[in-house]
Amino acid sequence: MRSDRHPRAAPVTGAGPGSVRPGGRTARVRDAVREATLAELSEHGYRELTVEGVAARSGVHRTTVYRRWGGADGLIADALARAAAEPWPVPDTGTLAGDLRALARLVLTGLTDPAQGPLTRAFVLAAAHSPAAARALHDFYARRHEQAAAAVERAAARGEVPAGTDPAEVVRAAVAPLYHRAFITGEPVDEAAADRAAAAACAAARAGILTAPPPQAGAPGGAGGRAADPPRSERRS
Amino acid sequence: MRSDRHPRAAPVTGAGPGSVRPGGRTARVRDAVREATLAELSEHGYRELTVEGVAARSGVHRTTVYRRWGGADGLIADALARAAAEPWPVPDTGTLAGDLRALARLVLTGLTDPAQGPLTRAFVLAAAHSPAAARALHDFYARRHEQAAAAVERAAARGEVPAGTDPAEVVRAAVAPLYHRAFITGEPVDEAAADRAAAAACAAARAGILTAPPPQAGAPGGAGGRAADPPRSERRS
DNA sequence: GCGTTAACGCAACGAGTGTTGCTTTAGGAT
DNA sequence: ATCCTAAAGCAACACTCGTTGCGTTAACGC
Repeated sequence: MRSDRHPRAAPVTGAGPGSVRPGGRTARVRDAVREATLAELSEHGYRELTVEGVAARSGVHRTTVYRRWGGADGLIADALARAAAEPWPVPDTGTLAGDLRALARLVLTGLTDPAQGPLTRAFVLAAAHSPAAARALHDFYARRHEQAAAAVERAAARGEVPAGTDPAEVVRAAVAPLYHRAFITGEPVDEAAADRAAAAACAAARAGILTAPPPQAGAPGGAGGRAADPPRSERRS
Repeated sequence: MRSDRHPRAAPVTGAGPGSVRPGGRTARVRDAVREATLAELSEHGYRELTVEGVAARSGVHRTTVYRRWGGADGLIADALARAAAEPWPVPDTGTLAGDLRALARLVLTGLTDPAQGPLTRAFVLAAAHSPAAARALHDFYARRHEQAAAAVERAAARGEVPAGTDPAEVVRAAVAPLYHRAFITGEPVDEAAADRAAAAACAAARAGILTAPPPQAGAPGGAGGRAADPPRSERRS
């Protein structure tokens, strides 16, 4: 057990700019902790991210970290929320194939880069553990898919893919195999894999497979929708 | 920290049939612990899987579990190895599209079924934590892809897909979006998603995108291959 | 400047996890 | 039936994590 049973939810977690006393020391502490969190995460990964370690590195007392962030998961959720705010350099190469390939390589970098890889990994693991991190990660990818959708929409405008193609679905198809390799099967994640996934997504989109699901007309045999996902793991207490 | 720094690696972990003293009590203890592990995993998930819980449920002493399995991760690795040994009912519907759809629905069930879902989830999380579990999960999916490859090979024999199509890659494309939804973005995993992923994989395979990578002819700009994957997380000690 | 009070630092506690040395049990061989 | 020894049980320990009550610091308003 890492940070279960927290009686009082961390106040505002991030102690954002709307806080009661945003000035001087508070801000200094917040920045120090945030920086230390990223550093620890990059160096040791999620498993070894400990409140004590972050506190020691940042020069802030353990208690303060627990009170403001509520534990290790809160630290990661905060880091994730900040990461989601940063814009994503969605490529524009002129063709859907080119855009998807560049997109897949962007993801590839995010998974294999010595600096970003551990962070990505840590975020995913944290999401599987804490509902707060899960929400943050969901929002993070929602924003990214939203930005990447532009590439598909351009392709649709050019007539490269049929109207009604679901941008998010295309993006997912292009990047999912990479995550699958990295997190599920533990297979190598390399440029060849990225390029093939992008090309496959492009072909499927072109074939008109990746259209938006019918808005209301429920799929006959379909389950009611989500089955066991967003509130990731449950607690007993 | 869950089960780090184990001075001596657990002897043979599973105490397989080749053990020194496979008879009576030892076997009884092993089965009781294994059963308890699966039950605890299904009920509480990976996060709440504690050696103490398994010991209590199985009626075996904590110390015994620690000595034979080395901790919670070892329990999961053992469970995974056993799961990998079980055959997978790969469908044979007569068409690649049908086979892939059935395959994707199989995976869908594995992710959303109240009994299997928590197990799948637990396995993936464990793999991200412990190298032993990572290896076990890798082998698990290697076996499954191996079995599923038959469906693609049948399709190739029928001429549905070009020769040289990589079966594992087709299977991956068909199921990856589901895992992606479940573990990465936290989006709903339903039959519509499964069917679309299968159809997309089928279309890509038909288009000749998912061919086996050139055996030796290194992809020019390609990285040396694997980058930061199989030995999942490192320890400091 | 000066007072108020939110936020931080400190020390100690409680709980749970993993470890270790020793004793006891029972499988397998003589 | 008896002995030998691998494996399981037992008790106590050490360590880390998260929590709590209280004293101290320093932003912010006047």
